[in-house]
Amino acid sequence: MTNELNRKVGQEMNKENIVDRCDITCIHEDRVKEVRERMIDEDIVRSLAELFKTLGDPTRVKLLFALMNSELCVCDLAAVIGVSESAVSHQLRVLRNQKLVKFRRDGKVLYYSLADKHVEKLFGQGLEHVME
Amino acid sequence: MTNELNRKVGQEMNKENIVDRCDITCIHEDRVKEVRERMIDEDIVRSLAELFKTLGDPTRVKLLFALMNSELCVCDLAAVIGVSESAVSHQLRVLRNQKLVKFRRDGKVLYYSLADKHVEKLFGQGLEHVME
DNA sequence: TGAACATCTGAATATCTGATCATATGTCAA
DNA sequence: TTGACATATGATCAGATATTCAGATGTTCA
Repeated sequence: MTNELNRKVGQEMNKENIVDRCDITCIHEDRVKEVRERMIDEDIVRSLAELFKTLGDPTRVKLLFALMNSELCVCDLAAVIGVSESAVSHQLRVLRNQKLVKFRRDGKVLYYSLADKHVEKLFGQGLEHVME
Repeated sequence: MTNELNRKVGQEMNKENIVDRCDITCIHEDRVKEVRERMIDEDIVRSLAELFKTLGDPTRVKLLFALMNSELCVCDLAAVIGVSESAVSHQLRVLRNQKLVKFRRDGKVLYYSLADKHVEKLFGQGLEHVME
């Protein structure tokens, strides 16, 4: 079932993070208990959500997609996707914080590129879902 | 490079969607032009961003993760992740709109489950990035 | 050094989003 | 049909977010 994921999450699952709310009546107590024990750790949930949220903006999607072809500097990126350089810079910081892009400096120009191959894989998976 | 993605995007790329902004000075005109021509279509960008945005919320991540183990009804889900049933219902609608979950009715109880295997793959990819 | 340039940053603003509450819908069972 | 129950929905509001503008860094080159 979710063996693949469970392997990745491993020991980090944690059932304590979810507060007991006595006012909620569930129908299948046994199943709820079991699912709750397998529940992913709160920190991982947060990281995962933040990653996806970062990918969840048209400007950033375009930035990342543009960087799949070649490394580009800030003003090039601005020209490619048609927004101000300031806006690009702001969004690049967001992408940097999530370690989705990296950059190298050449003189006064910063060349941005994808940090790793994860983005392409994520986009690939996302497109598969979107396009069917 | 991005052959894999380009195959998927196919003919749907579109360079017209991005407005020409004459006030932006780019450094590498040739490269900008090329990247721009390969640029992903605006509609696909939007769909992709919306998909990721949907995945970019802790509550929804928990809902989807919970559903990886077994199908669950609304009140079970509420109990599992510790939020109100109303909140769960609202978020399930968001997930439904993105075709990430489906449901079947059994009497007055609605059993939700994952719509397909994409979520697990996306989570797997996301976790790979987050956990390194 | 100082002007020119590429990029970054902070504040302000308009928009969006998620949780909550109250209420509505729809189903079952008596 | 009526009441009980599971779920859905609409309005509201506080908090988050993206863009813009103005100004600050930091780098190059004369």
